Amino acid sequence: MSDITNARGYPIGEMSKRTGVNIETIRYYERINIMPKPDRTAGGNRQYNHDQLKRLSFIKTSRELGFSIDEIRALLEMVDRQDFTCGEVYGLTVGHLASVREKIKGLRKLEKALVGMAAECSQGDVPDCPILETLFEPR
Amino acid sequence: MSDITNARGYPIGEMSKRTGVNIETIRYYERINIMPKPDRTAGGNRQYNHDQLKRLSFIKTSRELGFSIDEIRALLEMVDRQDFTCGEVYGLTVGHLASVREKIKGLRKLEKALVGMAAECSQGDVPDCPILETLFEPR
DNA sequence: ATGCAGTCTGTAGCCACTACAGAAGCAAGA
DNA sequence: TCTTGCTTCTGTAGTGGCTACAGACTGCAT
Repeated sequence: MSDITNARGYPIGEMSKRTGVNIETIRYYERINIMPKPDRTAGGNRQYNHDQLKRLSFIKTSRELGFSIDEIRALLEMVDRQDFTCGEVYGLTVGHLASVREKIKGLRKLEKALVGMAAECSQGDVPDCPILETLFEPR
Repeated sequence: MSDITNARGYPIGEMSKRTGVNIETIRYYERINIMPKPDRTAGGNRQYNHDQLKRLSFIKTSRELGFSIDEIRALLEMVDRQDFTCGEVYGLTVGHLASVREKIKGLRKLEKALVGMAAECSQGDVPDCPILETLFEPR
């Protein structure tokens, strides 16, 4: 019965279920200091509170948006110190957006090249292949 | 003067210059068995031949096209055994193309989300930020 | 009391490199 | 021949962001 409330704290498995972050990853986040060291039970098991749950889902969302751990660390530091401006956060976000766009550009080029190569291929059973020939061409 | 010919063989630095593959990476490729162990000079320095140069540039081109080392290993094994069909190579290429397209799709989604977040931001000096609010939202 | 799921620490592995340290090789000029 | 200075050598460890163990312990329900 007894549903878990923040009075009792969340064990690590509950944190994992609620955020979708792997247990091992949560401990990893603690080790690299983007999650705080939580309270422990008498026996030594981690007990998280609601703020820590929010923090973990912030990290999760940010990771899904492709922010690096260092970028997230920067965001969290601003939050922790409360001395950020919206402009700073905007800068970080727009910088990240630019790098996402770069990646898309690169992948599109790549897609084009692969499509071109595949188009020339007869798919036949003969051991003679324009794809391999392309790959063997210098430059 | 004396330009390097395949009679003499290429030292590793020459291989690096010609293919654009980092020296350390060339040795790494040898260690993981996608490049063969080359001849050595009396003193123990590597001496590559022209075939090995071609192979390395094949690897380089394939990496630039985003093939994983394991995919390249598969391609090279086919080439080495000469028992490949064009259809097999085509399959590998098209499979890779599909994964590239998946990546592009993911990144586009991400781009959209970032643009949406950034658009709501005033960029002002006030410590109140819709981007952070979005990141803190559950789910 | 017992059983079993959950959690603990610590370490090693993943991919594809990259970056050293410290020693040795090599080619050209004096 | 010797020196100078670049290149190469081996071996190991680090990168990012986790993931996967092993082997021991905790916690909770029956």
